[in-house]
Amino acid sequence: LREGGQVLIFVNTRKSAQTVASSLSEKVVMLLGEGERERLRQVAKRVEGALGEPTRTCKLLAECVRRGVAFHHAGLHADQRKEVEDAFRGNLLKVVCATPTLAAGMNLPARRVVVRDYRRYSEDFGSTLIPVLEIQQMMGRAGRPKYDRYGEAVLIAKSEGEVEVLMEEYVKGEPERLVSKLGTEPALRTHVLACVASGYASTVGDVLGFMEGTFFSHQFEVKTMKGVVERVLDFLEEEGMVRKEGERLLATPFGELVSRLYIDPLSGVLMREGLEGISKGEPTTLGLLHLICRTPDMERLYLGRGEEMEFENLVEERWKEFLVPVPEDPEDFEFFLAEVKTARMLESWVEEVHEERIHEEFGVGAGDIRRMVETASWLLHAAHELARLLKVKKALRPLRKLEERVKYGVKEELLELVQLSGIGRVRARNLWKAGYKRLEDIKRATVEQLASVPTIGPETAKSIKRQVEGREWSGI
DNA sequence: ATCGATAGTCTCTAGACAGCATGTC
DNA sequence: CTAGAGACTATCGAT
Repeated sequence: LREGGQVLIFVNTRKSAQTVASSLSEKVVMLLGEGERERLRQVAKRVEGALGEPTRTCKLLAECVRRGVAFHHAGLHADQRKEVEDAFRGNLLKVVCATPTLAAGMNLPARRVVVRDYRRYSEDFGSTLIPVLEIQQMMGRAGRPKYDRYGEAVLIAKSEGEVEVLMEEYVKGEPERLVSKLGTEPALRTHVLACVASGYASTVGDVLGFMEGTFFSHQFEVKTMKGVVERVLDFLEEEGMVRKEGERLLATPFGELVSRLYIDPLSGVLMREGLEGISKGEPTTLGLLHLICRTPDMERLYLGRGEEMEFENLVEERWKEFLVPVPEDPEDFEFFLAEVKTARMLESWVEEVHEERIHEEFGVGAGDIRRMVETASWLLHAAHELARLLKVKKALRPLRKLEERVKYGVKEELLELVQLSGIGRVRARNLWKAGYKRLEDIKRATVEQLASVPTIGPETAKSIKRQVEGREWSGI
């Protein structure tokens, strides 16, 4: 750092990224000039205000940034990530401590890279060695073309004895071969169905023929795959996505739709099961959200040990809302609770709970919320299409509305206002509070009146005024 | 009764792709 | 392919 270089540190958890950044910042701050401090204060201010009210994470990040250090992981708000990346590129931040977010894809080099961890926890296997490919990818961030004559990467051994092993394995060692994932059932379900639905394959032989042209068959004998492909086809036939006419394979309308929506066929099956389970009355928000939270395409929140009771109580109170029976088996029930927690988080989002509150209550970062919201709206779209095909009429409007509500994070009453471009959950609520509840109300208002609403400036006022001319709200 | 040092126990853990049609605050 | 950090708790002795 004293020579004007920068350091990128890779660690294996978000928490570590934050702790290391925070403790290093106490040293780094002493190397900063007054000009830099001033500019960093500005970055820190933007980082702190990325959400409305700053969360603990926002405050910690801002504090680090003021001292020339930052942490970076996928839980951060997109704006915060960008601020950190830009300030590091501009040589304003001296140290960035990151999870593997920065290793691949993004171009963010530093003169020196420190790889602190070479193990990472995985749910299936516990603590495992990070692949050579990935460690080398991190080390490959060392050295900025055009700025540095060289780069340095440091891989830290926890003891003297490990030094040689790490050197052989990670520094001199070859990265692992890339391995095709097509051989797994979830992948095969999707692609075998696509083969048939797209009309590419009309017999089992065609499907196997397709497999022969893939990277998978380049690595493994397709023969080993034959059994699995047949099992997958059986599954698809059983679930009514593919039917056989003698030797011929045909996709059913259900199968074609599932394939076009690009959801896991298993998600399609689960959605159908839930939709068909709708008995009397319209499905509720929680019921529909839980339905998509059950699918393998949705990421689920971690259910903490101390949270079980809370969600058990919730299930007891609102069991009528779920579109599938509450599982009896204790292990299945655990999974169910995690699905419910995830659904509850999304429900808070559409009830306009502030992001910082969701962050505190559910233990998800702002970045996580946006990512999950994105996925949820995609799956609600898919569920809506399926409900239309399956003629589950009672679910159509609720799904359509919920998809829009999830996209914007608003209660139903604001759906009309968020149709305007430039108006999201915050501005829509401010307009509503100021008495502008419908497009009609905006039509009647003057630009000056609109501009006096908090978070609405003269430009936005003009823009929405222009938009409402000649526009009618036809409802959802 | 209170404090606090210490050892033992429990809890938790990276990232990101897809539909569709355009842009948040 | 199964670790390590940090929070939490029980225990015990000193005051």
